[in-house]
Amino acid sequence: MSGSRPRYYLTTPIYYVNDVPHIGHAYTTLACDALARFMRLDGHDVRFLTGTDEHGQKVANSARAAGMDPQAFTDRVSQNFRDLTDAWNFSNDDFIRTTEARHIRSCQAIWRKLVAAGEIYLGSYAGWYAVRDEAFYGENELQDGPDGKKIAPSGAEVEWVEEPSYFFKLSAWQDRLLAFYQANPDFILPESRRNEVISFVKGGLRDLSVSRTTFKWGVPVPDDPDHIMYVWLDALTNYITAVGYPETERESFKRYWPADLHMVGKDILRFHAVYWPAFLMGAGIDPPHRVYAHGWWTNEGEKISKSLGNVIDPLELAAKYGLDQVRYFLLREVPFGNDGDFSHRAMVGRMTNDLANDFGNLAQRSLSMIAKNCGGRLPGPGAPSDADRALLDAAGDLLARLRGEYRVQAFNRALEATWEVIGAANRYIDEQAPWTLRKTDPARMGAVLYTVAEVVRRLAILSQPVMPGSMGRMLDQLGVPDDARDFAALAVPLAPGTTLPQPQGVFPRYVEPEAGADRGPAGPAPGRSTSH
RNA sequence: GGCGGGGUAGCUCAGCUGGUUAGAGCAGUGGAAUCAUAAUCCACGUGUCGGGGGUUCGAGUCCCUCUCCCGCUACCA
Repeated sequence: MSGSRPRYYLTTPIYYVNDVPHIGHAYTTLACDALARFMRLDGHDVRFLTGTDEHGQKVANSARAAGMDPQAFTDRVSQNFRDLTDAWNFSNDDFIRTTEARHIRSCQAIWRKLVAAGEIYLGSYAGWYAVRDEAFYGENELQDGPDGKKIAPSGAEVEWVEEPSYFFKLSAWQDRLLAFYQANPDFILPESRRNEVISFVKGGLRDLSVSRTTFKWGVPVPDDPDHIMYVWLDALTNYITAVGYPETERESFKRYWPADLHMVGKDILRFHAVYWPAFLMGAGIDPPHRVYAHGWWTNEGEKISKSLGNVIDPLELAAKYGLDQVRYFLLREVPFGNDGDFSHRAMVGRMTNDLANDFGNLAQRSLSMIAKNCGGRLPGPGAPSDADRALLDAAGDLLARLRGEYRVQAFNRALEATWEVIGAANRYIDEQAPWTLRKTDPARMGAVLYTVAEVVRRLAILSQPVMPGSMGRMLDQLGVPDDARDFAALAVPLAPGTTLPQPQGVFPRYVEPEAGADRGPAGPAPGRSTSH
């Protein structure tokens, strides 16, 4: 049954557990969730993966600081991300953790493949290392200290160290990667990011250190227990682990790989667009179809950072404005791919204008008239007039339009297109003036109200990917059964005569808290300490 | 420094391969309507399209130059 449906496999990055979930995590997963829901409603066999990245020295250190063993520690912090998944109504089909047995097995398998292919060799990694920062620095980042020592930007003293390390022969992949980008122009989106990646690769590639010996919290390198696999090879491999690697003959692997989309933040584009396809091709595995690098959010125009103390908590955000309102805002406010600014003013503007006034009120005004003037039963359409047909056609054409936009992750444009139809429906009501028809031509009034209800039905079905909860409630009020809410059901109009429940507003306006009771992530900052 | 992308109405931005009076949303002003969450609908912009020069019958849209902003320029994830 699922065999005949087109498949769609998409992933979020796995989130590093040494951090609590913030708006950036929520945003990435939200974009995937909307896309996953759209594809499911459109008849695709969707596989939507998210998860947590749990290895690395920082995690080991944090665990030690918390007096826990690393596994117990990651068990706990990984849960924060699962909680976000529930709180934001994300519909992922799987949640992978890099500490799971399936993943460790998968990493070691791809490692062996790369070794067998001659893509990995043992060398030594040398560089300026700051013990205090537990990090390497480039020569150009260093400054001369007082006694001839080199000093890192952080002020820490660095020393020249060498450690044995396995390397991936990335340097050999320059031409093949460039050819791959050329042959697959949509592999990296947005286009500006693609240019950056190509420019980077054209500048030449160096071999990549892919193992470490200085700490132990990672996937052991096969046949060399002194080494663990280093971050990116470990982390990126999750995308194939989750569909069954190394069992490449397994149904799930054959069905879902190569992935249709890796959604990532712009900060980790290179790893996904350069290293990952090279790793995969080196191991004889097809690279994914697309990597999309989205932008970042600022808070009230300010860069978000822990030190500024203006980190936005996704749970607080949803509690303050409503989950679907926030989901809508994030996907509507900026052209997807660009950076965006989260401001209270803009959020409330979208809530009020787009959701409460345009869409919510459209449903409410039409459903109220049906409740009051049609005995709470859906009237019949009658013979459609030109105006009826024009509006129904606009709503009917919307699916094709949205497919085009979702296909390229243009969520904002998809929503703009949806709101064009909402605007047309509001104009239609004003022009048809059913409140006048009530006295002069009740049958025509019924036809008008039916037409609006049918258009609202289509709008609600098509808006489910972004606002699943609210649209579910709107469809409830239209008497649409649960099994008639996918895109195939768009072609089956509302049944006249259906008894409808009492209408209730779906999108309340934002009410400012009483003065003095103000709180929340986007509120004015309390006095900031000036101590330094 | 190198490569790339930008500077268009108060704000956020559309404007593809050059061609009718440069557009949208928000904000603002006026009006209509009153079904609806005081929501909706209609009307209203004298914008040096960053500055200057050039190509062209014609440039926001091409070329040169100046200026300002942003991104990338590898092993913290």
